[in-house]
Amino acid sequence: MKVSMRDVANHAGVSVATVSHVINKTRFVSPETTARVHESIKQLGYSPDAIGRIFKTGKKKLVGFIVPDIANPVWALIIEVVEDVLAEYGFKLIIINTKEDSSRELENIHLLSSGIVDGVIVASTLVDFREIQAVIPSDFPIVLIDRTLENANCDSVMLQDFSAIYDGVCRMIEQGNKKIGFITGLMRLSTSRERLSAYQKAMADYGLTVEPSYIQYGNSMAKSAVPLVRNLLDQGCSAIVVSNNVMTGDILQYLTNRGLKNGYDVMILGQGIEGQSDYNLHQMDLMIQPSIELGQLAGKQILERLEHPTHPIKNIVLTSTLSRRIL
Amino acid sequence: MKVSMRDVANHAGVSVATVSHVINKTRFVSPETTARVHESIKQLGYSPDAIGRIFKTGKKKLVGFIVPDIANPVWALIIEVVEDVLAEYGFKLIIINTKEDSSRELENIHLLSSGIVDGVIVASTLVDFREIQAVIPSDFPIVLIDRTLENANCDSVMLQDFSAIYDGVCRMIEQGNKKIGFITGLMRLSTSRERLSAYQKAMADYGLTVEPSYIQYGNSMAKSAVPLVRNLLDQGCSAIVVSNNVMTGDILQYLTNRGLKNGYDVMILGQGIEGQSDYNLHQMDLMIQPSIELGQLAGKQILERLEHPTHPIKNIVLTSTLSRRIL
DNA sequence: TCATGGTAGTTAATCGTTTTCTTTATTTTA
DNA sequence: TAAAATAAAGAAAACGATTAACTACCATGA
Repeated sequence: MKVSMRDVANHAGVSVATVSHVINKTRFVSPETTARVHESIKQLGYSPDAIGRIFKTGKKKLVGFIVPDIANPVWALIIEVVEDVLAEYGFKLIIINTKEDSSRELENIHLLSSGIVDGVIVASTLVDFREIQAVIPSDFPIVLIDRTLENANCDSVMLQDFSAIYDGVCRMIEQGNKKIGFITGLMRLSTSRERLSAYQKAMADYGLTVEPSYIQYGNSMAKSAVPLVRNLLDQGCSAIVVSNNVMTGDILQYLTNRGLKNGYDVMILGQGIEGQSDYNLHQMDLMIQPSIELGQLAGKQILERLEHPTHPIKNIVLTSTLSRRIL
Repeated sequence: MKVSMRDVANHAGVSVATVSHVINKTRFVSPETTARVHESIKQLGYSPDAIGRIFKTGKKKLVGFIVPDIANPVWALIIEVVEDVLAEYGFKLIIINTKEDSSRELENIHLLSSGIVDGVIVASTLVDFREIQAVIPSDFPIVLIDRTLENANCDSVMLQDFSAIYDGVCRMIEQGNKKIGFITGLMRLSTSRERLSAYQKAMADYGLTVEPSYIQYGNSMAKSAVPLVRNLLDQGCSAIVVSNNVMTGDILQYLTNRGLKNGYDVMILGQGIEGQSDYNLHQMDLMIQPSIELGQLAGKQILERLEHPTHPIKNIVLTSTLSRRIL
């Protein structure tokens, strides 16, 4: 059924070694023999078995990317960036979508790390790095992206959202908003917690009280963030901070539908996506993450780690910016 | 460095066979031996090498999904659906993003088909199936999704958009539109051609002429479809058919920015995504593809093909619907 | 006592490549 | 012309797991 190198060798009347060398051009083989081998390859329809090769060489030129939510455009963007970086070096990217499900993440990290890929980039939905460590070989190359974990001792490329959110909230306050609501992301994620604390600090710095009900716990995987906004509006909030891009889009749409104009009836500080103009029409303040650079650095970092397994660990932090509407 | 089954066997003072049987529970091993083996596994930090196993057994429980554009939400949706179907049967999904690039597609199909996965689902950006056939083993399981290819002789799950577009255009005409523009997708794709011909047939059936300039050639990967709409509007088109969802979103946003109200100033027939409400606010006619069912059927089909390699080829066609605004 | 059967484990072949070490044939050199 | 050098290709051992075939041991019953 399946044709192997052995079959080709027999057919061409040479040894498997010669066939291998012809295929990989790894030593001189006379033109006649080469031709004969190629002819046999074509006739038999042979194509080398990647698994056999990987098994022998251990070299895969394959990187895994564990993504929490492929349907979120910001991840789609980062995937593309990472792909481009890897492609430059002849590496391919395998994408795994975890849907923010911890066990799915661990299962897949385990699978990939057990020989399928050379290394992985992980946007983790976990809390503690040791959960990952428990399922991978001790020296397996891994780069965390976007979200930190407790006890992480591996390369990472992170985002610092604190100051962007902080500045944004200050601006809201300075424009007279007192009741400011906050819609969180998944609270187990470092990013969500950082953003919340920026909001809390800004409020505290201006001496404003944060009623517990001002904080609405959401997550980007939920069907809708609308009930959360509605709740905040009902409480009389005049401004709302939204912790991630998916919910931002959801909420803006809700406001439009309800006939509320952002910036007049209510003020929203949300999260935008680099290079995307969808939100232009709302003329609003947005926190913009340097996603492109994030992806580029993560791609470069995993390659560097593969190249130099023993180099010291590198932790990179990028800073998000507040893009301001002129009003 | 890397610890293999052999090391575990030595450490535990048993044979590799016994270790294998302990790990896979593939036959009875005495409790004491089992314990000793487990102890050694823990002490040495052993974890079985997936490649070694795959190499030997040939069983991977891995399916590849070649997607043209991961940033397009409709593909993200389909990916999730396919994942769910496969997960039910213990299969995992590896996603490859081709960005509508033919050579990327072929490279990756070749890679995956050469032993990495059991089979692939492909939303191809190619024209002729023989291009694929040239890079895969003759009996490699493959399911085409969404887009047909010439000379395709493999399973497929396709969409029939013709009638939805046709009906939509007829409706536009019946409402008095005479100059109707059409913005195409990538013309090498079967889907784009089908949609264009539906438009042309509707126009012809009503005796309306289609100026060549009414047809603007776009593609979902382009930065923007705005110049194309602008061109059509400048020509005095009162209605425009948009061939895919990405451009539809792009164009609606442009119209909003420009202060044009869809349905009053100009009439757009675009493509929507199942279960997504983004377009509700525009209250417009939309062609809606049964993407969820599409994904489910593709997932089931590849599994069935893996189970029964010799069953006859199956070609499924689903029909898109025209979702109508009440006006 | 010895065939019988069951139990717990070992041996060794195997999957498809790569690659090191040899071998054989041919040419060059002294 | 024999020895040395070179050229071309072959033989065989890995890589890490699975698994069919086999062995050693012990208990049982006639």
